[in-house]
Amino acid sequence: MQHDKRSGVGPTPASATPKPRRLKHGERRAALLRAAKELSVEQNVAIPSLDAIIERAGGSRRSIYTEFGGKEGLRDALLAEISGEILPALHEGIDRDMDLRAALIHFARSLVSALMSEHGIGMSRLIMQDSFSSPARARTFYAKGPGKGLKLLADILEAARARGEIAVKDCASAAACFSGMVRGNLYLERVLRLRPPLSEAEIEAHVDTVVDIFLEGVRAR
Amino acid sequence: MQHDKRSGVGPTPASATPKPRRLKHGERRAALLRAAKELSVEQNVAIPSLDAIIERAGGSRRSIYTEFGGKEGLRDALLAEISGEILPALHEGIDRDMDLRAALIHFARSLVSALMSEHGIGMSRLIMQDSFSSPARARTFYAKGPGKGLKLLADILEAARARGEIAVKDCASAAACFSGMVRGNLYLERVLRLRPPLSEAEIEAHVDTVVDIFLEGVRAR
DNA sequence: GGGAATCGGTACCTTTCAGTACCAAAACGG
DNA sequence: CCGTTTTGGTACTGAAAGGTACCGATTCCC
Repeated sequence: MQHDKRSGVGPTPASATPKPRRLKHGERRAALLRAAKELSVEQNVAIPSLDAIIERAGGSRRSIYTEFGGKEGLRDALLAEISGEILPALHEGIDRDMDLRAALIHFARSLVSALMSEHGIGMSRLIMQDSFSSPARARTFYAKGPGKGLKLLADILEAARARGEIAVKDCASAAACFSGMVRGNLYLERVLRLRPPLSEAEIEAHVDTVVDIFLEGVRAR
Repeated sequence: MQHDKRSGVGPTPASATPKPRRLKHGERRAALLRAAKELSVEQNVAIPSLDAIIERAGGSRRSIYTEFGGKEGLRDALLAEISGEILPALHEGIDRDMDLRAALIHFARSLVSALMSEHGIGMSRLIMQDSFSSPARARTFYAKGPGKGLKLLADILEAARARGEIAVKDCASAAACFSGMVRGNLYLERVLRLRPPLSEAEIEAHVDTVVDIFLEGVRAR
């Protein structure tokens, strides 16, 4: 049990493994991040051990060190990676002049889909866990994601209020209420792993309920 | 550096420490739990290391082993302890026949106070973290806390609907929406440590906003 | 008051895991 | 085609933490 698979038996096995190809920087980096993402979901941890990541992604500890500068760097990169594929969905396809109900439905649907997905839950756990050890990371995350979405939603409500469609004291508070209602109880159930990901039908039903209640609640009278 | 403080220098120091009194089972157990609770807040971890707990509470590793049977037992006990002082507040002073608005205000106020407190945040982190390693614990927690509160709220809404005060399709869904709206965005900000605990005034303002929107949203027309 | 049971304290063992060093092999460049 | 650079693999090191054993002291009970 010395070591090595390649120089193992013959001088050049020539066909055993189809050559454990060596990857370029970018590829290795992507592979490591993907492995970390998958494992964090499978093992339900914020971030897996380096050994586990390497085992799946290939490469070596050296790869992680040169790519990310250590585990902290990997955390940052992983959070950025997951955020990057989840957060933008919250802000796309909405502008402040579209029909209010349509905008709310769109926003709610995007939020539920993104946040309740496996990756969304993993992202929550990751950012929650080191909100203390790295407050700056938490602040950055919030600003890029929830904070930005909330601001957009508040703008939409503001526009609707200007058109006389709704009557609320504070659009920012109302936006917070709406996003909270969208998360509702489902988010808790998902984080605690009490239920599987939502089906499309469940999402639709929930979104409808939420939007109906909210629109009636803030309607101008 | 052999060991011992007591038999250290003199045969009986007689006045150095006021005697490191020996505690009974119950006292030691309580001291350990209290130390664990405090440290989990201070260090912002789900559960501190045994060494840290012992250092503060006194006793020894043996105490933890005999009292709780190890770290897992301590986790259970700690969760039960925190839950026991937070969850009951959610169900007290409400019954299904009281005025709807008053009931909602009471419910919302209790929820915000309990959940956004330091201990509430700690509890969230604790239960979230091992929802995978111990699904049964998560289920038990949910049933005793959020699930029970949600059921109570649904009953209240059901009664109000029977009285013709509100018109909703599904009271359980509406209850989930309400509790979600109560958590709103504040819960996220608290968990991420982006803001300090809420003042009484902030709680009042938030509760008012939420109850107003919700009552209008579900009112019978 | 003396013996037995229990509790407190320390040391040790084991595991896990991040970080680092070092060696071997592959890709690259002249 | 050979040397340099980069990349992959393994092993070692040290720290952190949980579990366990053992010794001494205290308390309880007969």
